[in-house]
Amino acid sequence: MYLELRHLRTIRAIHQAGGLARAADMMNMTQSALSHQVAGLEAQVGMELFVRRSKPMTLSAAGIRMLRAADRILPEVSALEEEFRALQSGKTGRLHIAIECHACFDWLFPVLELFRHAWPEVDVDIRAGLAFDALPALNREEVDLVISSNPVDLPGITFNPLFDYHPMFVAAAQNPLAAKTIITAEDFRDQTLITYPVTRDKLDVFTELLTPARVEPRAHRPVELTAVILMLVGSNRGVAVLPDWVLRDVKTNADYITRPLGPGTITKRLNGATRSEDSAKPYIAHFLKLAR
Amino acid sequence: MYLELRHLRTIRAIHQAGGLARAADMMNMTQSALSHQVAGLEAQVGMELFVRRSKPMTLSAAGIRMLRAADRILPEVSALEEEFRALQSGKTGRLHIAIECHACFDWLFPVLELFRHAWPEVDVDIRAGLAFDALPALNREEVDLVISSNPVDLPGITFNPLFDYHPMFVAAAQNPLAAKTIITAEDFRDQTLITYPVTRDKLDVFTELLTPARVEPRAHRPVELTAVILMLVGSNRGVAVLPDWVLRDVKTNADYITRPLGPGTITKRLNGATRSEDSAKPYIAHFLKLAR
DNA sequence: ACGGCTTTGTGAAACAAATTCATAATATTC
DNA sequence: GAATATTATGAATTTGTTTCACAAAGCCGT
Repeated sequence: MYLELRHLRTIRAIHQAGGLARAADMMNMTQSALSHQVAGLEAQVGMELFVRRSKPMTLSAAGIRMLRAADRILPEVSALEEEFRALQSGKTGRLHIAIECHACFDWLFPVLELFRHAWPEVDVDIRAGLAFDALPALNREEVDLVISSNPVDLPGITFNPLFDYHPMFVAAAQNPLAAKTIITAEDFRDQTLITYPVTRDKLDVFTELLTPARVEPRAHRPVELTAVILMLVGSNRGVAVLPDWVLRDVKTNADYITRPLGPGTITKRLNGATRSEDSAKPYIAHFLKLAR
Repeated sequence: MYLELRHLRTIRAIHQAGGLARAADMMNMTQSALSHQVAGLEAQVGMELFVRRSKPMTLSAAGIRMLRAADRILPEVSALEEEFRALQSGKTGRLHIAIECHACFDWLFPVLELFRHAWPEVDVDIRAGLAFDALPALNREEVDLVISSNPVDLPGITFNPLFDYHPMFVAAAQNPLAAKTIITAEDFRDQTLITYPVTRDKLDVFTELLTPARVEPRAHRPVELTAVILMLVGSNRGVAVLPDWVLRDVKTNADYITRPLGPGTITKRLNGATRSEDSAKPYIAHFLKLAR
């Protein structure tokens, strides 16, 4: 037995129209086509679905059972079709975000709150802790947006600039380095450096400062959460380098000092990487505007 | 957009099989056919359902949405197909019974209880109070069995004999007719006759006795329920004629007297009328056996 | 990086299925 | 019982699906 939706639609139409001829009209086909189709369906299920003894043909007991099923199934199919119409028009979609930069939680959450209200139909999610490289996941369509500060040239991937930031040094007020106005690579030699638990090529301190200068801090301690990093720094258990926006609150706190890194000003740019074909989608574009 | 189950089955198969080629095997068709079909489906919904950048092709975000729908819809279709296989094998079906004879409730209920346990899948119902003639409803497939004592020759209808019964006269013990051993038509002339509220041609008293003898009772009172009829008879507000099986309990009750009708013994036969093609169905046959 | 393997896409041809046309058969109605 | 309405049937047509043969492209091991 090989049912198709066509059959269910036919059963329902004949019932609604109260006869085969009217149903054929309703479905924009000839009465003959429907007659053939019904005959074929009845052969499939091996029994009569309609009572033909009276003239406008009506459903038999078996036909009524099939109608019940059609009334359950067809609305679901309509919903699916409606869903895809919405997908096509761009009113709905998926925005699964991968963040390479740990500190991005801080600004991302408020942005997502705004976004959620503007696009309630879009399926939003954040995937942190990606062990793997996030950018290839874009191509595999496992995620739809990657927050990244290292634009690389990949085919089919567009890096949409969001905003610039400066990696800033932060230490306890009682730390000897508080005396300096600019922190250089050498200053880290006798410090415990606290960072997020990711590889060095994803940490601005290393890529922009320590690795080029071939300087190794005295110790390196990985810590998961921003709040914990600041706590440890505050009690002078180590120093850290964090994006300036994270340190906005800390700047006015007497327990901490924040200093620019040097010698030259280090500026980094955050990007929202998307599949190139996606960056025009209305909800993606709107998210990028919100993030800026 | 015109979805068919074929499309949902394909989406699911490709996902399950983990690739188009394996899915084609699974569905007993060529890889090429599936490729064409997917291309057609994607054109229909106006977007890519699969990610082709990596080689065993995988579902895109939109494809995943369609898969979710398929996982909801296809099991329902399978259930429907299963239902029809059961219908065909005769393990399930519909048994909607119309009773022309009011008193039949008495024996029908216990029989249906037995039946329900033997055929739990069959959809059982009783339609009493049919204003219209029940037998034509058989042909319209509004009901599947009619309990009737008046077999008529109708094309496509089979009358299956159930059992014989005798219409019996019942009255209060203090009724003057208690003195007689056999009740004849003339005896009704000065009695109030209590019957079910149906036309005279469905009442044994009239068809078998009063109408042939052209006798009219003093009064005729229609009453719906058997228990109420017996109550009224017990308080000598009238007399009644009921099938013998209804009077089994009353026979041993000192308040009532029951008498055969005469002069000759009147015997009637109850039939279970079905559509001829149905009487072979296993559950119908079993019901008839139970009723006998 | 290269060839072999696997997987998917493409176009023409073959095939199958659905639909139409024309008309017959069958109920229903007045 | 004629007129009307409804459904069935068969051949022809159209449409859609599947196959075949091969091309293109990604994957994998050396």
